[in-house]
Amino acid sequence: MRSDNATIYDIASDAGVSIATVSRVLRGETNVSAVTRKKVQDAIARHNYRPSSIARGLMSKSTHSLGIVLPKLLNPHYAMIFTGAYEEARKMGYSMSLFPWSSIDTRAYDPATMLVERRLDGVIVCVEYLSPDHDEQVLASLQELKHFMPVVLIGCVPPWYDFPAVTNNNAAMVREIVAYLVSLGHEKIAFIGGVQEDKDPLRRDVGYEEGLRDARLPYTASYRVYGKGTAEAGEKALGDMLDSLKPEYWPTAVIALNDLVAMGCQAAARKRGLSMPKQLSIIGCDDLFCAPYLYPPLTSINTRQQATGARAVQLLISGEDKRETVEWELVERASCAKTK
Amino acid sequence: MRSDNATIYDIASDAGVSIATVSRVLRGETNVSAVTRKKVQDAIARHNYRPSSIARGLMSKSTHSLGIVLPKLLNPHYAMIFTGAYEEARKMGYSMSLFPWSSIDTRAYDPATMLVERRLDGVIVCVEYLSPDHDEQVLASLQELKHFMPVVLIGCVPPWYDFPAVTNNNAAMVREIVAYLVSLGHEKIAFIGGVQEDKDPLRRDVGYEEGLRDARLPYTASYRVYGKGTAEAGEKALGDMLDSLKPEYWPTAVIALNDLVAMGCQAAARKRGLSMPKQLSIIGCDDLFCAPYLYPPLTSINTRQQATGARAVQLLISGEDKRETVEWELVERASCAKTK
DNA sequence: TCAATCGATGTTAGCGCTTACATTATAATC
DNA sequence: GATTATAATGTAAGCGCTAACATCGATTGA
Repeated sequence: MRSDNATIYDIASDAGVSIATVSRVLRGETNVSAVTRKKVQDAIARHNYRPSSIARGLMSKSTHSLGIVLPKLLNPHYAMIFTGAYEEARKMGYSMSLFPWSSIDTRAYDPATMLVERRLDGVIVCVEYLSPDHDEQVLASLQELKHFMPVVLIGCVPPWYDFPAVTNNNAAMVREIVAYLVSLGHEKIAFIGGVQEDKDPLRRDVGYEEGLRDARLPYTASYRVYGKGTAEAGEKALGDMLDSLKPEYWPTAVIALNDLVAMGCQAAARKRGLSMPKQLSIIGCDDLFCAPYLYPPLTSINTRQQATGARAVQLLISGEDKRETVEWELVERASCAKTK
Repeated sequence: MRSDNATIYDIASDAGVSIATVSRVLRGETNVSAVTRKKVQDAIARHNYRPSSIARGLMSKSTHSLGIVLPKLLNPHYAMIFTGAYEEARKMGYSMSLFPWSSIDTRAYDPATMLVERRLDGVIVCVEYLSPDHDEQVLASLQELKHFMPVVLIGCVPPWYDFPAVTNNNAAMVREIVAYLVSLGHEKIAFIGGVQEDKDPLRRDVGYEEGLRDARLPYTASYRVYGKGTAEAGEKALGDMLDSLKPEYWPTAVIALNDLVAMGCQAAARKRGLSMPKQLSIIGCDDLFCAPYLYPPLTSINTRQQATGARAVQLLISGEDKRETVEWELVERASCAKTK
């Protein structure tokens, strides 16, 4: 009953048939007589035999495995995307390997190499805007990768990236957030964003400006800050803003790039004695698992990350070359309140 | 400059050498003349050639890829273990695939199958105690898996699991936590634990009882509850405890199985108007990224999960059949305070 | 009764590499 | 200059499968 690392030849000779017949029952072909099938299955069980997907892949040109590249798994946002993608892949009979972005990004190791050498059937890449330099470099890597295998993108993908993608319309989303805060009576609304860039019309920054315009609210430079998207960065960003402004100019609401940043903002506000949500409303984005447990429980945007991951896998496998936008949902909790 | 899916034969004929020579430069062998090496490298660059790890693996019997099986990535605890393991594997020249536990656990799919068919060079399994039934089933699966490839375990591994492992001595850890709380003056200390079980002497429950005994504190059944280890479960567990006890019997400190449970406990306490840490101290375990941003910032135990993952990879690759225990560190924040 | 048909099984040539071994070119030894 | 050691390169046999094709009875129809 234990494994002896049998090959298809061992099974064939043990069952008294040819390897082709063993291969047939392995792949579930129907043109094998019941009695032969039984003999083969018994031999397989006796040897605890498992066909090698390596040998299989060599011949069939398909590994039935996909890859997903993402910045870092420690950010639950990406863990959710991965989980959605993984489950979907599994349902479709594919396995899925994970490649943290850092490893694709180091120049010491050509980006495509690890993916290509493993002959994956396709790859999903979660893109993240870091800097203009970096952007061009990433785009070039992606183009190259596309020569080898189908690629589907996830995230805030600029329109000029010519790839199938599952994206968020971040601009529209933040625009809606501004409208929501305005409806609560806020007029001094700050925005703690990500890396500064000017090209992509879907980015969150754009939505912030549009939202203010919609509400005929002035744009105030000191209410807008760029950052790295981490909790530490959020804490520093809002802290600096508050410290540099007289209290009467303090914003009454802040829109955080994501929940991590929002967490940092809560810490900064608390450290300065602001009571929340009374004196300061904060809204995050991504609706991480910890959002309901923060204090005050964080109002956030659920961006359906698992569905996003799953849909990307579907596009990858079906080969549809299209770009889809996923819906989002405002999840109201206690961190945003009416002014006065 | 673009990929044409070249094989080693294409490179060989393009460079005017034999495939053996190409293979030699590919693998960095030294006994190739400089001029030949150059010719081959040029041909490789011209075709954008990447050797197939599939074909390579078939011959060399090693895929240079490892697997890691864990319950769920959405829990940042496991994301950290994965990250540590992944980075270490990469350093050692291995790739690493992730297998969420659920997929190895379903009977529809034989646990070993996916790992074995892919001919991984080894696998790390994060074990989690779920129930006596489940425990036996898991152990059986692991034994079987061990016939096919080296296995290293991570987590709270009972001593009778005969596997190399990187473990926490949870009993000692919780014992220290109790001592810490006692040193702050606490006498009514609750414990929101995981699934009930009796066999493993390293489990956290044991440490709780030992800690109380060390401090000559009585053991009170109503202060101890079992649960699922999620935030929701934690909220319900502490909520029920508080609701069923007269306020004068309320614990002044609670030890949560992990930070998720601790988050839930904070919510339950807050909902009942307890001020923290004044009226209730809470200590978690795992020191998740959000611990500093909870309110009050959560005192927790850093269990060095990344180091754990990395060490497991080292054991796996070196083949050392030993069991190691990792150190932990108490990270004091504001959620635990002196009584009075 | 014989050819045509068909279901069940076997034979064999790869898939793209690695590696043991054979071969040749070059240098070193007497 | 013949012999031998040494470095550089080539040849060919697999690794464990898949799949196209071949084979071989057993039916079937005329």
